[in-house]
Amino acid sequence: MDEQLKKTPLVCVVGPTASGKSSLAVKLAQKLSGEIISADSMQIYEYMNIGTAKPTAAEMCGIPHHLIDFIPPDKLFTVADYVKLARQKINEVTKQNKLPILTGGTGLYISSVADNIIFSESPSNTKLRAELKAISDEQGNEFMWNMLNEIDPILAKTLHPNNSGRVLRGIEIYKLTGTTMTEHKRLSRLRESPYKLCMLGLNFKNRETLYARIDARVDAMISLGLVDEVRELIKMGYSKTSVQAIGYKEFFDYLNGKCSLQEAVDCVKQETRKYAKRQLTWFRRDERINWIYVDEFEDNDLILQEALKLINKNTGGI
RNA sequence: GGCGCCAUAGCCAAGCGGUAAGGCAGAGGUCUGCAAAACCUUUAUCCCCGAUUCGAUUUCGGGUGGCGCCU
Repeated sequence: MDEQLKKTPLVCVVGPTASGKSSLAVKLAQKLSGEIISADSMQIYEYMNIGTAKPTAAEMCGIPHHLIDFIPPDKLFTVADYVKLARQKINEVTKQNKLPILTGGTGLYISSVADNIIFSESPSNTKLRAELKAISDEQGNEFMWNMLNEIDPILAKTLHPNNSGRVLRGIEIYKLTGTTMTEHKRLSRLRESPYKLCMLGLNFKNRETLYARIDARVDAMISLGLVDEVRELIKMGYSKTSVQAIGYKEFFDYLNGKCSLQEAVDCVKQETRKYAKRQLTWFRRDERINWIYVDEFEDNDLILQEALKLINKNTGGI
C-alpha cells in the first residue's frame, strides 16, 4: 500500500487515430492541472504537421505538449530513445506538481513506458545488420529463421520466417551482446513500474463511425494543404522518414504524375483505416485499458466526464 | 426487332468434365531498438430452369440480366 502511494500518477490516453485522443487529453489537462506527453512516432518530427495531425497552438489551449516537433525528419529515432525522453518528461512534469498525461497512438511507445521496459545499451549495429541482410538476401528467410532457431528457439517459435526484420534483429542482438533476445526481454522487465497508471482507451462501438471520421479527417488535411506540405518536405530533401508515414508516402506517386490526386487521397484513407485497425489490435490486448466508446456519448463533454470518472475510480483521486 | 459477347465472393479476376487460382477490401492476430513499420491467419460451392453424363461451375437448349453493334 505504501508502495502504491509512492508511485507517480500517470494517465494514458490511447486509441486509434482520429478517435479524439488529443482533444480529450487537453481537456483532462485543463481539469486536472496536467501536461501532455505525446506518444506518437511521427509527431516527433519537424515540418510534418498536417499529415501527422500534430496539434496546433490553438488546439493545445496553452497546455504544454512534450515530445512533439523536436527532431528533423531524417533522424533515426527508436523506442529506446523515446522511453528515455518520456520518463524524463514525466519526472519533470511531476516535479512541478503537474499530472503527466501520456497521449498517443503508438502502442509500442505507450506500452514500453507503462511497463517500464529497460532497454539495454547496445552499440551501433548498422554494419552487422547490413551483413545479415546480405546473407538473408542470398540464403532466404528460412535459412535465417533456422539460424535464429539455433540461438534463440523461444523467440524463433514466435516469429514467422517471413518476418525477416525481426528474425534478423533476433540474430543481431545475440551476436552483438552475447545474450539472446529472450533473455533481453526478461531483463527488461525486472524493474517494477514506478507509475500509478490509469489508462483510458478511446474506441467505437461501430467501426464504420471511426472509418467515417478518418475519411473526413483526411479530406480536412487536404484542405489544409497537406500536398504542399509534402512538396516542401521533398524540396528540403526529407523523404526518408516521410517515406513511411501515412499521408506522405502516398503522395509521392501523385507528385511524380503516376496517379491522380483522388487516387492518392483514397489511398491515404485506406492506409489510415488499416493503421487504425492495427492500433486497436495492439491496445485491445492490454487489460489495463478502460475503454470509452466514443459513439455512445452525445458530446465531448460527456466523454470528458466519463474519463474523469474513470480516472477517479482507478486512482482513488488525483 | 436482329446479331454478337458476357454472367464466378463486397469489388477485380483466373480456371476446368471430377466438387473453384490470385489480388483488393473486410475481419482476426503477432509485436522489445525505423512501429504511421514489418509479419501472419481468414472469407464462394460458380445467375435460374431443364438436358447429356457415373459426375457440370465447366457441354447443349431455354430463361433472366447486362454490354456492344445493326435496322
